[in-house]
Amino acid sequence: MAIRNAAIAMTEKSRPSIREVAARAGVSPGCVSNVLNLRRRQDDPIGRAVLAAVADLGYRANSMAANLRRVNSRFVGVVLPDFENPFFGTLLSALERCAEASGYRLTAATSRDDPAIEAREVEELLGWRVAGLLIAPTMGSLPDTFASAGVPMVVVDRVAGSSGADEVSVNNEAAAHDVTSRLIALGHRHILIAFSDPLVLNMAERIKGVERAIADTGLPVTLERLHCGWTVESADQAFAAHLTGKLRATAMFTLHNLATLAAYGAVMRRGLVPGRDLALVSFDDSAWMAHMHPAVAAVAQPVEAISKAAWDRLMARVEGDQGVPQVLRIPCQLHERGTLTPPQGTHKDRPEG
Amino acid sequence: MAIRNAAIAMTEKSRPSIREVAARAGVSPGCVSNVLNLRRRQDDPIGRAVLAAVADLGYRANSMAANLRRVNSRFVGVVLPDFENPFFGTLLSALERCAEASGYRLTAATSRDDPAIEAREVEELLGWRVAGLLIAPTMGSLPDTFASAGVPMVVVDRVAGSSGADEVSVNNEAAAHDVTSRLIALGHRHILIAFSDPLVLNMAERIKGVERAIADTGLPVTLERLHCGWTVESADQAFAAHLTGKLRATAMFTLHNLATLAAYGAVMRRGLVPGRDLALVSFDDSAWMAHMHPAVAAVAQPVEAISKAAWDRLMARVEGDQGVPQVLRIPCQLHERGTLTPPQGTHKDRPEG
DNA sequence: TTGCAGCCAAAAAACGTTTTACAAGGTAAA
DNA sequence: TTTACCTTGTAAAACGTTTTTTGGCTGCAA
Repeated sequence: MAIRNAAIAMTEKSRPSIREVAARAGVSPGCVSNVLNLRRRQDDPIGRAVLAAVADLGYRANSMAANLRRVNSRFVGVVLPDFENPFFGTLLSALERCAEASGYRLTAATSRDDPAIEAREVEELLGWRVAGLLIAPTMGSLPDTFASAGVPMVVVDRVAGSSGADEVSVNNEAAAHDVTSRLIALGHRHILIAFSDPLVLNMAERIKGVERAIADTGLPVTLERLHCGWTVESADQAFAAHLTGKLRATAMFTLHNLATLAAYGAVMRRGLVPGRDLALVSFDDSAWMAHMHPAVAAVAQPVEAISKAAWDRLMARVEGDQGVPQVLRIPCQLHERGTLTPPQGTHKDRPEG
Repeated sequence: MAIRNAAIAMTEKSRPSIREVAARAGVSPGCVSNVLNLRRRQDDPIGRAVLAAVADLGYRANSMAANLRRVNSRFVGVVLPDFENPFFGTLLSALERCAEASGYRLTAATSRDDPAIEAREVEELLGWRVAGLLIAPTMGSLPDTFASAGVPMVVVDRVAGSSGADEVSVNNEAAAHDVTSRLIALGHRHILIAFSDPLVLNMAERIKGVERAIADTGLPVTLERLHCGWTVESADQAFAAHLTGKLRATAMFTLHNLATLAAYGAVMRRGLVPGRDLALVSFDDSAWMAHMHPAVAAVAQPVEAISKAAWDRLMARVEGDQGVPQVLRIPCQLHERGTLTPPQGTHKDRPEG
């Protein structure tokens, strides 16, 4: 619509190209490119003339053109299940800072935990000729998409199994083992774990950590399992159904943050206070947990460290690293807060089960 | 199928270009482009031949090249304060779905509430020749960036004042007025409001709504103001300092979600239960609020509606709408939950500070 | 003076599309 | 049959960079 030019005279003027900068500085376009990309010194007469022309004209390189011509683009794609979960939001923020520091631009997409959408998004991103791909895959989806990729790819947060790609995730099993050992040491002998889906390897590892900790102690600890799905609604229902009967567990270990939310509400609705009437520990910290009273103890996933490790790995691949796929496990940190308590009712009002 | 395996084995095998597709289908590159962009029918011999060649070769258009050549790109930029706040995460998710439905791609950046970073990000996005810009501006920053833009721009969520750009935000004043009226009608005569920064127009409107509601009733209502900053830490400190003295307010109206979090924790640490010992209403709903017991009443900002309105506005501008800037106000929804209660035990069981 | 590197900027090619210009063929009206 | 118009596909130009090639110049050694 050329009408726009007439309507908004001043602003709509198309931005100057590198040719105009070159003309004004009295040099060739290639020379301008070299100055701006630091392939030529900026502090001599020609360099200064170029920079002056750039400033005068308000020039900014067209990144589309630059990335089209460049051998390897400076654009990377991120595919996450969703942005509403603050964990992924924080991850995206951290990755953005990494990208910025390396001179890359990020484009993010959500898979909504649907392998079909995920595959479509990956294809779409490949169409943008991304230099690399960071992905938190939905279960079982990676091998396919990876095979067709041909571009560096790093799996973040979720354990993808034998995918052949680099992986950066947290040490789920060790963290769960640690928490469980602590609970047992505090005197708990009946523990309830709540998880989303045991088929997701992430969850499987956490469950395994719990089981191994119990086995390691050799004590008679009863483990109760509550499968509570992916959404907070399904978790609500699971807890509501489960808590109708007699509550035998003295400690709850919720293996993801939505389960924690559901557990907290369900427990309080039953008139119990986490940290007073039973212990509660969450895998995956959230802002609200630190602000309850008592505050909810939680295993924090070090998002910053995860992002940095994933980004470094991707950059290494982008720069040509052909080594075997690496699996990096970042240790978690347990925030010991008010709800990490010994069993309280044991002597008084809670008959041993 | 794969002619290109002969190249360097381990590294990148470049994807087929439109020329190769054209050659295989026995037509010209321009014709392929026309078929793929629906400027030519796909269900005749030539169309089918092109689609077959595309499928055989696994061709996917290079979006960089396409957007370089295209008169108007299909790429839009989003600038938000952060992604860690679930409100913005949800907003981004919703916008992504809008973009997908319109055949656009989104690239998101965070300003971290810093006008300098914001300006830099906007410039960067202009370098990508985005078709439009969606932005939740930091305070007072918009006029500058907008002046230099020359590309359609829609302000989301935050009220930017007389910026000259389209705006989509919620009806802050009406919602705050409504909540306050309800509290007064319930019998409250001493209300505490907590807000981040009265200079941010969003906050100013909410405060104004509260004040107007009080004035409208004509009753002697005491309004206490607590300025608690942008972070949850600063809000914590503000509440901690404020709650050392005697608590006179019977109702708290927290004007953004971090203030609510701080308020909830501070109140409970003092041994009070929101909804039993005092009323609590939050502007800005969060997942955790619905799961407390009693659940925290909150004004929900309809993210879906905001996103849709903002996207539609942007698309209208992109397609050439030259009308005067519009300001769209989306109504909020009050979730009446357990903490929206009349004043109780006003002077009975309230411990002194 | 010649010859050979080494440097540096100009010129030209390339990236992979979309768009424009043009020519060929077909159809309808004169 | 001719003219004008419409359709359709090819050829070529264009988008704005980066990269490669070319060629002029300088300095140094022979």
